Amino acid sequence: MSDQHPTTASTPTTTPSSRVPDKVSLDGLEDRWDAAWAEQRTYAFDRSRGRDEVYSIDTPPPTVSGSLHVGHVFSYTHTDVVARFRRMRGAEVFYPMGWDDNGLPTERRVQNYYGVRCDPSLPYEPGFTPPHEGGDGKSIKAADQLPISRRNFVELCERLTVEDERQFEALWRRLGLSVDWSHGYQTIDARARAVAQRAFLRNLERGEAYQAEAPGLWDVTFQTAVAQAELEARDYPGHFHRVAFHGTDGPVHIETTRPELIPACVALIAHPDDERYQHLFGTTVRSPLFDVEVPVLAHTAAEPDKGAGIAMCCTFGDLTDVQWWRELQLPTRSVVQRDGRLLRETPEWLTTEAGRTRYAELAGKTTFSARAAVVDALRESGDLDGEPTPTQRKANFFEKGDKPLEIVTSRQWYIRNGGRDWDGRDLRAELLARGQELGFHPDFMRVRYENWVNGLNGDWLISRQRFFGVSIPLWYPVTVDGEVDHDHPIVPDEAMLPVDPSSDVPAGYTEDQRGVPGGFVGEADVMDTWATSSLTPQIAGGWGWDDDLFARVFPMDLRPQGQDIIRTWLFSTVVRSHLEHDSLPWRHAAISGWILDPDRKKMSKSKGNVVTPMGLLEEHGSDAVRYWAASARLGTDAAFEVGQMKIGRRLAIKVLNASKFALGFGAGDATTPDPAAVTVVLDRAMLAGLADVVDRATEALEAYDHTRALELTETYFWTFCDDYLELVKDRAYGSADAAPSADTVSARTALALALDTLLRLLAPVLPFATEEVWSWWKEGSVHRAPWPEAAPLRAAAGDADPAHLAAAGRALATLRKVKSEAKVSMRTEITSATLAVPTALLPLVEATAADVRSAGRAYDLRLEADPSLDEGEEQALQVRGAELVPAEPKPRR
RNA sequence: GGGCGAUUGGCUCAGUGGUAGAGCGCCUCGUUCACACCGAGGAGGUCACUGGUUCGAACCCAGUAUCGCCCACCA
Repeated sequence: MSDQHPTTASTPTTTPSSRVPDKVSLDGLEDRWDAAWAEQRTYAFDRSRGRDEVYSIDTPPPTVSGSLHVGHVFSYTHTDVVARFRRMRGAEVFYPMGWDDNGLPTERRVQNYYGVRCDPSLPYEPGFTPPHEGGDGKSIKAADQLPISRRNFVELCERLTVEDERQFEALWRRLGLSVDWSHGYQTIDARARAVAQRAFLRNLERGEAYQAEAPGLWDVTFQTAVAQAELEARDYPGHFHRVAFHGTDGPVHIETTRPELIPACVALIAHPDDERYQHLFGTTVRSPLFDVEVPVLAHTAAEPDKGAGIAMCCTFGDLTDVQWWRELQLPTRSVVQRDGRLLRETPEWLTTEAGRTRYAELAGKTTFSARAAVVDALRESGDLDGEPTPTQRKANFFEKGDKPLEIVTSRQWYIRNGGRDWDGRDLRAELLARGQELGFHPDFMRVRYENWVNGLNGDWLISRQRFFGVSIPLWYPVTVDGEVDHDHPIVPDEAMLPVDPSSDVPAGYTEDQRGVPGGFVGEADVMDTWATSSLTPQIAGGWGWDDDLFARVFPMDLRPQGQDIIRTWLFSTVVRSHLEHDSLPWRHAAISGWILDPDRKKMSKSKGNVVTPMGLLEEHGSDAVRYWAASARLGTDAAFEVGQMKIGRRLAIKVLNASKFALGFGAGDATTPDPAAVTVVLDRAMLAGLADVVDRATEALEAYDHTRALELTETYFWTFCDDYLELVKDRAYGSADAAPSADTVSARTALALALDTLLRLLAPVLPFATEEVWSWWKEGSVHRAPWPEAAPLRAAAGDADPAHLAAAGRALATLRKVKSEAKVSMRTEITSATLAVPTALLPLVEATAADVRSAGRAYDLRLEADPSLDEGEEQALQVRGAELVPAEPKPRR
């Protein structure tokens, strides 16, 4: 091919242009460059840099027991674009990746994969081999699962997650995330456990963590307490039952969806202003079937227009019951146990023979079968007024559970989060102020934070009755009477962390004192997964074990995440940082939107429409998929659209081909292009326009608006290819015989400057294609090259107006249109024609006429101003009297 | 019930006060000496609706409708 660009044919074979391949392709770029970046440590974090030189990112650690989906690829690409931009802008980017392998999903997966379950009462068995390896993913019945110790169970969790994490890393590398893989962490690893325990102990010391025995939301399937943030309200079918309580003056009807709780009834409650019930306040009624005497009370939380206007208050049917129970000092008569079944013993508050007999029939039943039994009994006794009427109600569910939550009383640990009063300190206001301080992108996402904080109705429940998690690092003394003294927890020294209270022994005790009078017991509960996840800036930054690093990266610059976890992850992280460091955990939060199906529904596995990310990357190429992701603004839901990936692929291929073309002129041969060599007005106009693009794209990226930057750059790149390259190619080729003229050198120099700039502008979105081109003619990685600046381009452009390029482009398009309408090839020569130009445009076209004539193959084109064209809205140019070389007769197929 | 966002050509989306834009798709044509994973040209929209402010509204204000999401709602 070298005979097509003679000026480079005579140059030595080591010139950059000779490094351009004959045939370019995107295939294989991902593997090749991923390996090269790893080998050259292109994205390694230089920890000698100070905090003011660092840009640190608190990357969301994906849940490894799940699978990555298209939404992850989407949002992680947004983060990577920011990381690459900041790195090129000169910041030392701290961009670690963690894995969230803590918590229930992993536990469940291990149970099914290995056929085991955790029984914390069992001793550790060294060298344990699980009964199954690589279960088929289907649920194994609890009865068929082998019980093993907590430590064995945790070991299996760790074994399984290592394999998952390997696959996740492979995907991220393929996607081109510029992560420094030497700074990884797992939310269950020893350092993360130590950080989580240390932070908890400090919360405890400052009075921010406390325990309380209280009614709370409880999942009967997982048998664990659940926090407000983990709730999900779902539609749940039920029935209204109109039930008669027995008053002295006749029946009092209430309506309930949960008749099985009648034995737990402690009062009937109506609004104090409700005329219908005035005469009953202060009296008592007797419950149907169980014949328990309960008072009729007034409380403003009762709503006259709901149901019968008078409610049955049970311990506990819902959160309003809890409120009444607390504020009206009602007795506790719980019948629902932690396993979701009714008490097996007949409660002592059922005193009549008939009532006790009725209850015995319900004892041990699930709430569902107890309800059916109660309804039958009510119907039989005549206390059911009419038949139950179906209703759709909302019930609270644990987000991972499938049965409605019950409310049971238990001892739990809490961290203050502003949801409850705290000794005159207004933590809620402090956290709202932090929300104001944080830069949300887009800004309106702050409202979700504020809504959540304002809607909190309790402190953060962090204890969970599970096994695979970070232990609450406490023991309790056992009195000589054998009672566990929860009020005086035994605290480990921070140097001991992490500890497992079920196998480690507190200072001053020996293992044989475990569980015996005068000895100790370990806290059995683990912390909520968010109690660890809320500390990712501290975990990734090395808080407590690498404080030098921590000082260089904290508070971090950016938290990227989804809008769905503002109330959980973002908020809880702000809480921990505020309490521990009296600061925000990061300055900015970049919130990505959802990926939606073409039919505008959120993509979900159940719909069977999930595309595997790796398959997507393999099919379209990583740059193409990144382009699709980067085309969507932060906070905006985006359609899953293969078409957009194809456009991205086309752009990446165009980058390769246009670069190859420009470099083929010898544009890249000069080590340092001399801006002073750019003398032709068209070349200078192109650079002037590019300088504007650099300014505007930079401004957009600084404002976390990557789509705007991409759009600006992409649009200019296509103008560069379609118009500028076409206009200058004859001039850039130069003459085969002579040394390059000044005009030729001008074109080549401008091409070099433009290509250099455009590659750097596109590098954050298309890291593979741009790196490939960069390697043809530059040293080092484009991803470590400085972000382009407008000033050098303006210096080369002088006072040239970008309008020159626009005018020349329009003149060329007008000539093309003539050929298109004449249905001839674009290569057809226009032997004679006049181009009529609006008056204002004439000087611009004249100044670029040589390139226009050349590119349009209209070597004798005459130019004239035509004032009549000035009037039109389009300011259209017109070709008049065109004579074309007759087209060759086309052979019919 | 409260809140947030969206509604622009067939599709996906830009455009935040000054005469409607892009890409895809479509139509017509061309082309293989950067690029068939191609190029050129063209058609196509009363900017959801109703009022208002303004010389002028896709854009600002008020209201309505539809869609999505968050929160509250278990009698």
